Order: sequence, then structure tokens, then C-alpha cells
Amino acid sequence: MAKARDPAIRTLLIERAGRMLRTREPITLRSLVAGTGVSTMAVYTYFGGMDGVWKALRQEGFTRLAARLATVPETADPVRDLAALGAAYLRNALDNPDLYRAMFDAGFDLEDAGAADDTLHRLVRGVERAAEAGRFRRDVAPLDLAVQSWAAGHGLVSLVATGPLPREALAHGVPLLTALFVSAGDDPARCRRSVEAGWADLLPG
Amino acid sequence: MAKARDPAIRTLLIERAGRMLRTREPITLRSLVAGTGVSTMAVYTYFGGMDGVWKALRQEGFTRLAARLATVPETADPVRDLAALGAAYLRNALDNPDLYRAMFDAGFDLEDAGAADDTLHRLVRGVERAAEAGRFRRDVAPLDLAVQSWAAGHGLVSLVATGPLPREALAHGVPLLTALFVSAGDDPARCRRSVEAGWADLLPG
DNA sequence: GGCAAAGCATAGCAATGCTATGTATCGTGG
DNA sequence: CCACGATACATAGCATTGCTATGCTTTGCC
Repeated sequence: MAKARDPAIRTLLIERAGRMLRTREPITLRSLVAGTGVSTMAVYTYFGGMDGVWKALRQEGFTRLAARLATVPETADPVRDLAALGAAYLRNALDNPDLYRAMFDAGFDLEDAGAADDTLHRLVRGVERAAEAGRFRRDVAPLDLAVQSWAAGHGLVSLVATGPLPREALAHGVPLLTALFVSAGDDPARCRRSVEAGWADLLPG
Repeated sequence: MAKARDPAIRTLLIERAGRMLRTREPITLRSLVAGTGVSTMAVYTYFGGMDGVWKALRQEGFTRLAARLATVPETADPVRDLAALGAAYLRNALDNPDLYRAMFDAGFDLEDAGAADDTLHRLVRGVERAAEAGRFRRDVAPLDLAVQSWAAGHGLVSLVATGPLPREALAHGVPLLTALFVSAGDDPARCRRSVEAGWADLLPG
């Protein structure tokens, strides 16, 4: 009953936009379609305008973040894994700084909330694992501790990636997370070792 | 030897830009000077372009933040004062959300670092006061704890102001700061009371 | 008092996102 | 099988953006 739209065009434009974001080329309506053979109208057909492109980029960013967090293994030390989740979060933000800015700084849409929830859920699961392993007190609400860890990590990486703090300031993440996990009941010395282990591969770079 | 420029025009434009930012009107070259009688060229004479206007707005934001932090009194409970500094920081960000975004999300210039340093310095002083009062261990570096508190507060208010967290999530600031200050050596129960006292007037609103 | 340097006003430029209009193309109902 | 209608697509154009070029005006020093 009508001309069908080609899904390949949509993914092509999203991937191209992601590449341009990484290359720090300005993403404009015309520069996005330049050289691809598709016309400017395709952006309106498939995304409804440039806002739709940015929204798609945000979802792409959350997908990539979720994939990154999924690579964090579950070891015998759940607090270490929790710290590793935080480290993966920071590394993802530092590897895709402009995408990270697009995700949080630009207009955060309500439709993005679902994708952000996935991120949070992984943290909640990590806290629950640590609680089940007896590392945290029984009365700590996993969601609360997860939100607090998220806020701490997000603030740190924001101040480093697009703010005034130098990259070495990332090291503050260790005492930050340690303080949080200790406040949840973990043994201070043991917690410190766990967090440092989870952050081991982030700090040198 | 030349026509002198009128400083009043500069402050007029800055104040007008600040008003437009609060009113959420888009700040464009032409909308900024519309109705003021000054021509578009004045923006280039006094700011060198729109980038200069945004830079001036950032400095204005830091000035306002510093003024806000200066209103926090120094009581007999330095940990309470420290928490009150954090509360004032958050309240300032929530009262001027767009200005706050302009300060951190947009291109943070190296010239803004000085203004940001002032903010940090106030935190450092607060930590030093608490340390001198014996609330913190001797071996805590005031700068480190200040940076960590800053990151936690910044992350929390960012996720609330322009992110996915609801406003009630601000309450997480209390356990966050408490965890940090306890990790610095403060007594847990006493610290909790101090932080809650410092945040008292932030949480209801 | 005249001259040079700077402020200022107007007009115009390229680039932006978006829309209007016409054409091509596909899926479906008869 | 084919014609119709809906939708994708292409081109051109619009208003707006930041910025610059070009004169004109004003101001202050020799």
C-alpha cells in the first residue's frame, strides 16, 4: 500500500553519526547524509529530524554501555565486581566522551529512562550479590547504594571528561567507592583491596 | 586616541543573557541585543563573539556560586558546615539549572579553571576546619576529601537536574557525604547528625 | 584643530534545520 | 494483472544562526 522504507538506511545513518561523533566532526543534517547517497529527507523519514538522530544516538550509547558492563565477569569477590562495574562505566565514558555527553548533558528524554534503568539494574544486581555474600549489612537497600555509587562515578567522570579535573583525579574513585561500600557494612581493609582490584586496569591508563 | 567603550553595555548584555537563561529563551546573537538599542557588533566588541558571551556567563555562574557558598555560616560543628556547603552547592545548581549546565556541560575553558578553583578552595577550607577540630584523622588530605565530596555532589545534582533521577534522589546526598566523612575518621552517628543538620533546609524543597 | 584609531551600524555571507512541492516507487484491492 | 493510492524520495527554498566586510561616526592625543 506504500513504498517500504529500508531499515538499512536507518542503521547506516546511526553508525555514520556515531563515527562522526567519535571523529569529532560536527553532525549536521547535510554533513550526516553527505556522501551516503541518501537525501536529507531520509533523516526526516527515519528520525523525524535531527532531534530524532540525537535520541537514537543516546540509545546507541546506552546499548554500548550495557554491552560494556556485560563484559565484567562475576568473580568470587562481589565487591570487586561492583568496583569493576564502576570502572567499566568510567572507561566507557572516557572512551566515548562525546557520546557520553550526548547521553546525559543534552536533553535527557523520558524515553531514554528505560535504557538508563538497564544500567542501574546491573548495579543493583551487583549490590545484591555482595549483600547475599554477606559483605553488606542486611538493612542496606540495594537500589539506594547503587544510586549512590552511580552518582559518585558519574560526578567523577563528568568532572574529568568535560570539567576541570585532570585525568589522574580518576584515582579518587577508589576511596569514594570504598567509603560507600564500607558504609554499607563491608570490612574496611578487605573492601579497599576489593575496590583496588576492580579498578586495577583503569588507573594506569 | 580612540573611541572608549562603555562598560555599562557589557554588564547590560551579561545581565540580559542571564535573564534569558533563566527564562529559558534561546540566547542568540540577535535575540540578545534585540530591544536593547545596541547593535550586533557590540557583542563582538565586548565579547569577541557568542563564545565570549557564554564564557562570561560561566564566570558569572561561578561568581554566583561563590557568593552562595559565602553565605554558609561557620558554626561550632564543622562537619555540619561542610554538609551545608554541599547543600548550598546543590541548591545553587537547582536554582540556576541552565547556568549550571553552561558552566560544566558546555566547553569548559581553561580560563574558567580559576573560578572553579575558588569553589574547591572553600571546600578544602571546610575540610581543614573539620580536621583541626579533630573530627577527621590526621592523615586525610583535605584536597582529596574535598574533591571526592565535590564529585559526589556534582554527580548527584547532575543526575537530578538534567538526568534520569527524580528530585527526591537528592536525599542520597546525606548517606553519600556521611560515608565520605566517616571514612575520613568521623564518628558515624555523630557524622550522620551533622550532615543531616547541614542538609536540613535542602531536603523538604 | 586635524588625524588616526576605535566603536558602531548596516548589509551580506555561508551554513543550519526544516518545509513545501513535485516525482518515483512500491504494495495491495479488484 | 493492473491501476490506484499511499509513502519514500529528490530538489528547491525559507527563516534563522553566527560571523564578517564595509563605511560612518565618535573620541582622544599631538
